[in-house]
Formats: sequence, structure tokens, C-alpha cells
Amino acid sequence: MITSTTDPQPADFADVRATNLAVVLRSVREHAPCSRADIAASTGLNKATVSSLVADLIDRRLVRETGLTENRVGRPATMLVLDGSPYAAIGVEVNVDYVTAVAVDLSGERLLSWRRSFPGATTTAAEAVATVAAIVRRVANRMAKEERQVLGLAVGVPGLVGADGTVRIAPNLGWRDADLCGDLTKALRDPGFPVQVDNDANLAALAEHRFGPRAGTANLVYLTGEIGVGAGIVLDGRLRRGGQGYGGEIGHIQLDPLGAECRCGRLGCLEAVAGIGAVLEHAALSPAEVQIELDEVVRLARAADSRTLSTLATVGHHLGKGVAMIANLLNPEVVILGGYYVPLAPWLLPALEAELRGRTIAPDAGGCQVVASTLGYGAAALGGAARVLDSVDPGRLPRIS
Amino acid sequence: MITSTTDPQPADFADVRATNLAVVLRSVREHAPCSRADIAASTGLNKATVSSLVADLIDRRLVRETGLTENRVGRPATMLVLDGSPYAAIGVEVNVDYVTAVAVDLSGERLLSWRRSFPGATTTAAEAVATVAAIVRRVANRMAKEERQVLGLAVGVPGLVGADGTVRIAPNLGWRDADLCGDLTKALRDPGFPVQVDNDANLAALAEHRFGPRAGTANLVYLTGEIGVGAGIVLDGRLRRGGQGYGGEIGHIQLDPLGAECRCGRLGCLEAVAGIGAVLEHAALSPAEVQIELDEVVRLARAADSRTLSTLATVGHHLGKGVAMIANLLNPEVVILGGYYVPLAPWLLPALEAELRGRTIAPDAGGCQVVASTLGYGAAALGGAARVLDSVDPGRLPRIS
DNA sequence: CTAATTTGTTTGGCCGCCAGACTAACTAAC
DNA sequence: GTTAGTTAGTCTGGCGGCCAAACAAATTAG
Repeated sequence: MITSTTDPQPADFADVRATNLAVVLRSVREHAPCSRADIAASTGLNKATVSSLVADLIDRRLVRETGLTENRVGRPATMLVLDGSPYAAIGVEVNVDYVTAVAVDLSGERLLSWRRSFPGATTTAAEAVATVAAIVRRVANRMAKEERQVLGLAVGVPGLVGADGTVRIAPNLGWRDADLCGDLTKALRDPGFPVQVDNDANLAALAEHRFGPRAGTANLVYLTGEIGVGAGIVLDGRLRRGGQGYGGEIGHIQLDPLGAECRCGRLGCLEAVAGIGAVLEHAALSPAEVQIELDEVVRLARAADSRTLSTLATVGHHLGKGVAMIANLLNPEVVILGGYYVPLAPWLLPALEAELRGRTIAPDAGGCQVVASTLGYGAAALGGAARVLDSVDPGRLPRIS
Repeated sequence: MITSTTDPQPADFADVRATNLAVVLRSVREHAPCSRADIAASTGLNKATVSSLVADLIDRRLVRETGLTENRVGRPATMLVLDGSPYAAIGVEVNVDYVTAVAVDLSGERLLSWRRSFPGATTTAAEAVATVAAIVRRVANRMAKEERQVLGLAVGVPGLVGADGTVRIAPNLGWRDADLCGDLTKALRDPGFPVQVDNDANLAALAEHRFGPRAGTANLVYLTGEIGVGAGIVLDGRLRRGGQGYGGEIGHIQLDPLGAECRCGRLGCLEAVAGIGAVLEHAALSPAEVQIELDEVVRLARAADSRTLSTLATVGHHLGKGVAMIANLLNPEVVILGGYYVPLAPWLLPALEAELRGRTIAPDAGGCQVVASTLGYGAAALGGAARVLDSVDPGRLPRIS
């Protein structure tokens, strides 16, 4: 049955068509290369209907016929794949110490992936807008050169982002009430594509949900391991933001009333006792510096330096407390550690898992697995692109025929 | 656009029809009494379509014409209301100290509401099945006498309930791996209606979502204040259970590493430091006894007994920590305190709110309001009925014409 | 070369929504 | 009391999209 997520809206034929277009497009994405007959079989749609829908998608240049078929009995099938070439989606992540930009095509192929150092903590929102706009212009130009139409841009920011794309508070960037979405649109001067802004953890969760090794997992939580710690929550297959869009703010939940002081002024926040700052000796600012310190920590851990191992175990235990909260409250299938947690995962996970299993009421932690992200540092930016792709409504794209 | 929650399923005309039937039914429920023209205006459906859909619903005895109209210019309208009479939904809550059963009609009118003491802590699952079956049989007989068809039964239990209706663990009842749903179905011997089992907090959240003063709020969390504490989480308009259905287990999240020992063996669980047991002098077993103690606490609080006020403030502060976690992670519009918290709310809320506001990163706690439930002790049972009503697919009910 | 097999298109039918015309029933005002 | 105005609900025809089934196409097996 058709179920609308919010207020039930009446349906008509256009909806049926749009739904089925999306179904077929998704089927191609997941099973490519595949034939029309395969699609009909796997979706349950009639062969004739699939033919019509595929023709529509080909008209819109979302799908392409690729050569013929294998050697087997019967008429050879014309295989279909996503047509990556005519479109691109751009994702950008602004963080405390770096900016990342990626562009992907419809099939999720990464067209480019840039990362540059960025003094976020000392940059105003207005300056950041200029920087991001410059990067986006360069990406857009590159896409134009490849004759790709840019479908949209989504920017991830570590902070509270309202539904309208306004950054309410970004503690680690020092921004308040910055209309990033509006200003960026203005700075790009009629960019010809929609601009969205979202929380970085939300976008990273989307990236895992679409591109990660556990893609498609209906319930997953992504934990950013940047200077700040945030959670992106996917439940029942969709990102959940809460009423005002401020969900996932796990970083300032108190884990230890006697813990270290957090930059937010409270004591023992998860971010303070289990953030990357609790691992590194002193808070470095440039990603290069953080990277150097991080490499050093990894080296020491490999060398079984006892002080390092104990620090990492402590952080792992604290992180386990946070993950246990998530597991108890939300019971996700997977919790994914991202950012700087990734290289440290081998030493964090044992303590984390012990804590998790000891603190969850459900047996075996409710089946909750904890893994390190494999998407690299650009997860949030990639997630921005994923969000753009998610918002592609196949029925709305221009027809060429 | 039509959006399916899980894997996208193809749509056809039957789906359009089913969707629109549900839209019209819901419109009648929310705006009753109303005319066909009202429905067309509020849903955007064509007048002709609405007429056809309404005729269908009348055939299925879900909707009834009720007299004519007021005095105003133009042709008088024939008003429509939900036809409560032919159907009933049954909800039951099994808890540590009582069992509640309610039956409601389609419009949510309570047909009956029973509550009886029940020694849950010393009762095996098998005995409970017999007790519940007996109650349900009596309710079903009563409904049969009123010539109502029972649409279904949902039973709420304080514990982990799997997707198949198996009670994995109910700590406060002492049950493990009880196939409550299956056994109950067997005990009822071909009841002629579907039987579901769910967590009590989940059902109570559904009750608030459908029948409470904040009905329709897209993001709300219900906190049970029974012997145990659990959360029911509604996000984006639907109950979210997580991967295995074990979400909402907030009761055993550690709030205070130095806190009192919980019956689960850990220290400082929310349930131990902010459950009803932390308010009452000693854990009483029968609801009558709990009620007497509770009344005494309320009396003392009214009389401004300093020890009582300080106890309630402490519990309120702890509860505030828990609610702050929820607000930070999920950003709901409302958190509803239920069960035994309700009569204590006037003294709990000030401390709770102070803690909440101090611990949430979003300004003004992300717009999160905390209120006491007004649905009474039968919230979970009522929610069971709500769950049955939610699963009513208007297209599936028999046509009479 | 024929049979078997599989793909994808064509045809006709059906169903449900919509727009607009039309009928129905009432109020208001002259 | 008659006429105009207003609102409710039904009827008709058209359209769009899905489906079943027949058919055409392209290949392998024997």
C-alpha cells in the first residue's frame, strides 16, 4: 500500500507514474546492468509497463542501453545501466579544520574529490560563504566542461541547521544564526541548481546509507569523529531530524559528571571525554597538524605504548557509553564511526563493544554492530551529493525526446 | 509524491484507490461532521472522486450520513461522521501491578475501560496468557452483544518485544522468550481477529499520537512512569522501533555512576534514580498499595513537606537528564510523561525543565515541551486500540451493498 | 531447419481520477 | 411569489497509466 510519511496526501496517476519511475530507476541502480525483463521480474511490474517506464527514463537520460547480452538461450536482452554522464551532484563539507568537496554522477561514481585546509574556528560565516562559493564555482565549471548538468548542491556543517538551511548555532565554528543557504545562493548568483544546507552528521549518515558497505540498512547511526561529535540517525530507511531539525546532537550529552570541561562549558560531555580532543595531546587546528598528531598516536598504539593504549581504551569506554544510549533508545542495526575515529578504531572498538554489551538491555546489544566507516574523510560531502541524488524526482527532470 | 517507507514498491490503481480511501476516512475523522464538499475542499480531491470514495466507505460501514445541515445559503449539505457502531478495536496492557483493557470504536470513542490488579512480578507468562485471554474473551463477548465486529487486539507489555510478537525479556515481569502473541492466539482459539503484541511505551506513544491533546504531532516521545521506565518514540508521524523492535529502552541508561542499584544489577539507571520506586518509600506491589502511597506523596507535596519536595526535585532533575538526552538526540516537539508521573508532574516538572534547558545544545531545548499525559492509566491499552485502528485498511473491509 | 526459449512491443481493456455540465435544494431580495 | 444567487452533489466523457495476452524478434539446441 502507498503510505505517505506525513499528512496523507491524495494520490493520482501522476503519483503512480512517479512512484514507478523511481522504482525502476532504483532497480537499475541496484541490479545494473540488467534487462527490462529482469526489472519486470524483480519489481513485479508488467513487462509492458517497464518498457514504457524505461523509455521515459531514457528520454530523461537517466538510463542508457549498454550493448547487448550474454550467450544463452532465447532472445538476447538489451542491458540497461544508469547513465552517469549528463548529470552531477555536488556535496561540500565545511568543518573546523577543513573543507571537502565532492561531485558524483547518478550512479554514485566520484567525479572529483577535493580537500583543503580551512581555519573554521577563526572564520566568520560570511568568509566561509565566499570560500565555499569559490570552490563550488570551480566544481561547477569543471562539470560544465564535462557537459554535465548540476542537479544540486548540499553543504554539511557541524552545527544546528534549521529546516530552512539556516545555521542556528555551530559551536565549534563560532557561528550563530547564519543564513548559509540563502547567502550561498546569493554568492553563487543564480546557480541554476538548488542549494541545501544540513548537519554534517546527517549527511554522512546519508552517505553510508546510500554508498557505504552497509548501504540500504534501514536503521543506522553515524557518529562523526571530528573536533565535535554528532550523530546522524537513519530509522526505517530515512534520515530523521526531529521537529526542528536539531536531532543527533549527542556531543553534549553528559557521560561523566566529574569529567573534563567541554568547550560548551559543561562537564563531561561526550565530545569532551570521547572526542578527538580527548585523544590528542592538544587541540591542533589545521588538518595537517591533526593528521600528524593522529599518525603519531596510531604509531604509538601499534608500538603498544601503554599510555596511548590506556588513553584509547578510556575513550573507547566513554564512546561505548554513548553508543549504548543509542542502542538502547534506537536499536539500530549498525553504528558507524567516522572521521578521526576511523584510524583509531582497532584500539577503540574492543573497549567500546565491551561497554556497549554491558550497558544494553537487549541481549547481544539488540544486534547492534559497531564498525568504522570506509568512506574516508569526505563522508559528509559525499552524503551531500547523496542527498541531492535522493531528492532527484525522476518525474521532474526534463525530457529530451 | 507517493513515498513508500521501506523498499519502494510499485504502485497501481488499487493503491491510488486505497490511499484516497484512507485520505477521505481520515478527513472525516478529523473534521467530522463534514460534507462531501468539505472533504473535496480540504483534501484537494475532485468532488466526483470524493462522492465515489464516500459511497465506498458507506458501503463498508465506516462512514455514515447524519441528518442534513445548518441554515445557510445554498443547497443543504448531508453531513458525514465516522460510523462507530459496527466495529471495535481492543487494547490490553499487562503491567507489573495491573492489567488494563479498553475497547474503542472507529471514532475513538471508549466503549469500555477495565482495570484490575495483577501480580505481574509473580506470574508466569503462561498464567498471564490465561488471564489476558479470559479478559479478552469477556470484552469480545460484550462487543458481540453490541453487534460489533472486533477488528483486532493489541497487547502492551513492559519489555522487549520482537517483531513477531515474542516477548524476549520483560525484566520486571520476569519473563524471557515468551511467545505471547502465539500463545494468546491459541488460547483464544481462532478469535477471528488478528492479535498483536508490542511494548507498552510504544503503544502509549501511539495513543498520544492519535488521541492525546497533542494528537498528530509528528515527533513525540512518551515516557512510561510505571515500575519500569520506557520510551515510545514517534518520529515523522510514525512509531520507530529500530532494527529488531527493541528501541525506546531508556530505563537502563546510566544517569549517575554513583547512583542507587537498579534491579537490573547496574548502578544509577534512569529507572533506579527516576522511576516511581525512587519516589515511593518501598516498592509496593499491588496497584492499590502503590496508589495509596502515591496519594500520600501527593498529599505531602501539597503540604510542602520539605523531604517530599526534595525527593521529587531530585527525581525531576534525574528525569530532566533523561529527557535532555532525548531532546538532544531526537529533538521531538513534545515529551509526554505518563503513568505514575502524571499526578507528580506539578512537582517534577520545574526541576525537569531546568535540567532540560541546561543540558540541551539547541536554544530553548529545541522547542521541546514536556507535559503530563491526560490519557490516564490506560494509555498503553488505549494505544493498543490505536494500533489496531492504524492497521485498518479501509480498502480491505467487507463491502455490504 | 525446426523447436524451444526468452525478450520486448503492440493491442485492447479496465480502472480511477478529473473537469465541467447539470440537477437539486435552499436563501435572499424585490 | 418569483427570480436571482449560492452551494451540494451527481453524471458524463475524456484521459492516463497499468495489465494481460498475443505477437514479433532474436537467439540456442538438436
